[in-house]
Amino acid sequence: MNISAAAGVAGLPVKTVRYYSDIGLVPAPARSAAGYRSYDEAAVRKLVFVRRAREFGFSVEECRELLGLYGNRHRSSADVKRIATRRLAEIAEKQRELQSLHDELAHLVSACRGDRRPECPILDGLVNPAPGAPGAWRRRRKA
Amino acid sequence: MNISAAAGVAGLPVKTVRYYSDIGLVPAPARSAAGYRSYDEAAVRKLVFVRRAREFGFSVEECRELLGLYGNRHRSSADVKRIATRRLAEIAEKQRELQSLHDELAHLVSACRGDRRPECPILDGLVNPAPGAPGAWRRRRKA
DNA sequence: TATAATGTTTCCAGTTGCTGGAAGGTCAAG
DNA sequence: CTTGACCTTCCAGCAACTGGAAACATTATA
Repeated sequence: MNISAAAGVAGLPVKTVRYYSDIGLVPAPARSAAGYRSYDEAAVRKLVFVRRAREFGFSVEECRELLGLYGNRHRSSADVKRIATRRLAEIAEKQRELQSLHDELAHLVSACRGDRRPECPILDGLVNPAPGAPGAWRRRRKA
Repeated sequence: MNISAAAGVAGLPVKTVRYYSDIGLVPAPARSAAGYRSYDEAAVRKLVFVRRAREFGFSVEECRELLGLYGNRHRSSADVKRIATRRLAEIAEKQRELQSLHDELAHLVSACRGDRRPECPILDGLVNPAPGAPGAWRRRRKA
């Protein structure tokens, strides 16, 4: 299987498949006499695995870790669960953030007449944060 | 006001403040005799504006656009509302994505015993997408 | 007043996860 | 034999910063 066939089956762009072996996320595939990459079923399965894991928002490094567990007969499901649970918490956190963002922005948008006049509660709201608005309390940050 | 004071008030890292004038997002500040950047109230207000807009998820380019409207006496609130409404739709879309991600991952996590044995529905679910799961239908993509 | 600590400047490089493009080799069809 | 679709490598760039080096300025302390 040449790279474009493998990429097609895995649902990834060819460039990305090449990239994944460049960075050693998936093992370097066999090469044909002319130097073409050649993918077998196991290799394609790993590509699918990575695509799915990336869609779930796992970082490439997390994918590397998961892929290591994926191919490990002596893995414990606890190891996997730990990683997935952490990711789940991140997702939940992001959801909360998005929710408060959405609420505040929706409030500003609904307060704006959206006509040809210059008065605009959205701009006002951006420069004068409402109490409790994101960033209204913080004076410094590092991370 | 030196850069660190301005950054402190605006709630931004010093590096970021410098970066914002490097890319021309905020106007180049005045300089002291020794070449130190000097920020007045108006400049700080713009920094706050940008920080808040970034926190709302507006891209730097959108911030540029909003900042142009912010300083424009002849702006129409409709222009602002258009940008903010688009952003609001993006937030809502992201929320939907996160929700389905969360649901599927939570399902996999809850199905995993998380013990010392290798059987793991999470890994299985990553390589064998459930019907209707993200990516189960797509064979190609570009954007 | 000397010196040390902190603040500021510029510039360059690295981050994450790809994506685009150029220059060139390969392969199957017509 | 040529065309066109593949494939290869390498290099550059995207967003939006962040880190660090080298050098100058200001300020605090001894």
